[in-house]
Amino acid sequence: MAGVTAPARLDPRVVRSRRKVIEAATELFLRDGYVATTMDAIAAAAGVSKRTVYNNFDDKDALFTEVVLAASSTAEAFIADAVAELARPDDLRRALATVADALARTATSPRVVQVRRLIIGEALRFPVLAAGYYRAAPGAVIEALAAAFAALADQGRLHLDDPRVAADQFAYLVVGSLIDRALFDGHGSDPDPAELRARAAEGTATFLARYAVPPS
Amino acid sequence: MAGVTAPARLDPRVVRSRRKVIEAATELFLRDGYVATTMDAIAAAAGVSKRTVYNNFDDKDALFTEVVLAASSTAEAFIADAVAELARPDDLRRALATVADALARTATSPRVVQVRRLIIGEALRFPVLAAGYYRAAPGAVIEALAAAFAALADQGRLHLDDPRVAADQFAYLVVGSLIDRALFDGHGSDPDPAELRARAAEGTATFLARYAVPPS
DNA sequence: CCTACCGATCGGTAGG
DNA sequence: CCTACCGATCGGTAGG
Repeated sequence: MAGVTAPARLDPRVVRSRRKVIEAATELFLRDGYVATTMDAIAAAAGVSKRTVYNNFDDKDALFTEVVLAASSTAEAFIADAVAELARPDDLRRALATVADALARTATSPRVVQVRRLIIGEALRFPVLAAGYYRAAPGAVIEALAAAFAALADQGRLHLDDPRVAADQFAYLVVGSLIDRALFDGHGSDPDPAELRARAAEGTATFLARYAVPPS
Repeated sequence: MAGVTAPARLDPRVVRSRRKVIEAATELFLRDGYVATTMDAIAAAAGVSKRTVYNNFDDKDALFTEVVLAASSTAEAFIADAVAELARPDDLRRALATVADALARTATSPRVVQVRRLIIGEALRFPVLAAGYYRAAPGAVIEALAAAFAALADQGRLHLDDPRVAADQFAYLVVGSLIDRALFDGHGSDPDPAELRARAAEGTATFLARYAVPPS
C-alpha cells in the first residue's frame, strides 16, 4: 500500500525475525543456561544474522529477561482452571483432588521444571527477574489458592485461620516432593502419572484431615 | 630429605594447597556458577598458580564434582539429631516440632540454599552429580524420617500406611514453601526465625491431624 | 611453581 | 530515502 508508512514495528519481517530469535533463545537458554548460551548460537539457531538479534534486543540481558517473562504464562492457565474448579463445588474433596492433580502435572512438566532450573540457577545474577518470576508463577498460584480457600471458609466448607498458610500447605503437600526430585533429576525421567495422582490424593487427604469442617 | 620419597599425597604443602584450592573453588562456584567461574580466578583466590590447580584436579569438571560432594555433609548432622529426637520421645508432638524447626533452619540457611541453586542450575550438565547430591542430602533426610516414622508406627504412636509418603508430606509441609521462596530470592533476605518456627508448628499440626493415633 | 602462550570463541559493533 | 540485514571483524578473555 502507498501513502502513510506503516510503523516499522509492524513490518512483518520484523515480527517474524523477532519471534524466531525469541524461540531460538528460549530453547538454548533452557538447555545450556545463561552464560553458556552465546549470541552467535542464538543468531544461528534463529537463522538470522547477529546484527538482527541486536536490532531487536539491546543486549544479552534484555533478551534473557524477555525469554523468562514469556515463560511465566503456564501458571495463568492453571490458576484459571483451579479457581473455576473450587468455586462452590458439589464435592469438595473431589474438587481439591482435581486441582491437586492438575498442579502435580503442571509443576512436573519438563518445560516448567527446566524454566525453574534456569531461573533458580541465575537468581544471584538476576535477582529482580527471579523475584518477578516467583511472584508471577508459584506465588500467584499460592495467592489464588489462598483466595479460593478463604471463600470456602466463608461458605463454612473449610475450617481455617490463615488461608495463606493453608494454601502453602496444600500446594507443597502435593508437589513439594515431586518438584524437588524433578529439579535434581537431570536425566529428565518422565514423572509417572499414577504416582502424580497418588500424591495428589494423599496430599488432599492430609489437607482435609486438618481443614475439613467436622460433620456436625 | 634423601632416601625413600614420602608419597606426594602426604606432603603437607600438597595438602595445604589442595585445601586452599577447594575453599576458593567452593566460594566462587557458589557465587558465580560453573560456567562463569574461571580456573584463573580460582587459582588467584587460592593464592596458587593455575598449574597447581591442575596438578590436584584433572580438569574443571573434577574440581566441581569435588566441591559439590563436599557440600552434602550438612544433611548428615541434621539426620543424626532428628533420629535421636524421634527415638521414643516423651511428647511426640513436641519432638516432631523440634525436628521440623531444625529442618526449617537447615534448609533455609544461605549456604544450603546456594548449594541447591548451583546443583539445580547445573543438573542438565551434571546429571549424575545432581542425582548423587539428591540421594545424599534431601533424599537421605526423607529416608531417615521414613524410618523413624515407621518405628513410631510400630510402637503404635503414629497411624500410617506408607512411611515414605508420610515422610515426604512432613518434610514438605514444613519446608516446601520456605525452600521455594528462598531459591527464587536472589537478594538473600534472611528468613525470619519466628516465621520458621510458625511454619514448623503449622506443618506439625497438619501432619498430626492426619497421622496421630486417635485417643482410644 | 611461574610466565608465557596456544587455538577458539566471547559479547558487541563497524562499514556498506 | 527507509528498514532490515549481511559478511567481517573489533578488543578481550576463556579453558587448558
